[in-house]
Amino acid sequence: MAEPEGLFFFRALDSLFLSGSSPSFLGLSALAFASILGGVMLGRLFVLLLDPFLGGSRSMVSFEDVSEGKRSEKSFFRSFDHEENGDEELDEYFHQPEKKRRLTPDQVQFLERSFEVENKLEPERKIQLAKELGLQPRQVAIWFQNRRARWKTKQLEKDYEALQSSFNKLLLKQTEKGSSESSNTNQQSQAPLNAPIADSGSEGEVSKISIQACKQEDLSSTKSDVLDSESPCYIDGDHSSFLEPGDSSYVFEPDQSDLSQDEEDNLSKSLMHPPTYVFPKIEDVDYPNPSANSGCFGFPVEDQTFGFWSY
DNA sequence: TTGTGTTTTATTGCCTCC
DNA sequence: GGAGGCAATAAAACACAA
Repeated sequence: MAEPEGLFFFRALDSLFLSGSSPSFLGLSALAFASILGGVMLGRLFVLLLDPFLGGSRSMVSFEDVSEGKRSEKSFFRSFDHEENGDEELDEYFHQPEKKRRLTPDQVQFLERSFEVENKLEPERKIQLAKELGLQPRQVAIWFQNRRARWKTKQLEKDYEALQSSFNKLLLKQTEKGSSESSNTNQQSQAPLNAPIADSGSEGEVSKISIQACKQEDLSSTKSDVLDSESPCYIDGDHSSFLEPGDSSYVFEPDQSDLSQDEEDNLSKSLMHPPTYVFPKIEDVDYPNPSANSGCFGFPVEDQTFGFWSY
């Protein structure tokens, strides 16, 4: 498929400035083009402005191997491949805003594994992961940040559910106790207690529990980055203080005998014993399908590293 | 096909730590 | 002051029902 001249020119520019050419060549090319464009700064600015439209540089994710046709067909690059009209193409080149590109399932899987090992990212590890995956270090950092946020949300949900079920069981126990002690107790005083037990989704009770849960969240999140009961983040986690009996923040003591095995596991795991992880080297991580023709764990890498784009 | 809700990627602004 | 973390948020990509 023939490219319009303008497009070819900008692609050439793109590859000159942003490909993994040898540093000297890159430097010379950059210098040459910058002078053509009226100076080094102008040249760089030019590339920066173009970059989003060129699309190939900022995000290093290549979707060549992504099998989901839906995704691929929506890709900005695919549209280049299939578009016939050159003018439209050029127009698209200039007016198409940069699209977000999702990581490939393989990349995500690798990142997930890495996250399981250690959910915080040291600079060297970030660089290494980025290299392995063919991503910008910043993309890796962002992924970890978002992943931590997701993890925290999930953990909060889990904690809340555990808390709620424990609370409901406690209420049930109290109710049964109360009714057996005095059969002629005031029915009205019992009614509000019975309601939430029958329906744990009852608004009033949920809000009460929410307040408690929020209090805990406040207490636990004031100091810590991530409320992290299972996360590998806290290798020497000092989070045993979270909701320990005797602690002033301890809202109520769950009747362990009342809890199911799962709940017991959950509580004991999340509240008392953060697991210890040993961080393996990346090369030790058993990653599936390492491709022979790629130096990046089988990830197709568009060489976009260390271009002019200052992420 | 389209409308809508959810998920993912990325940005911004603030805070803390060194 | 710079680097890195987090919360809040935007927006694109995706899933799915009608």
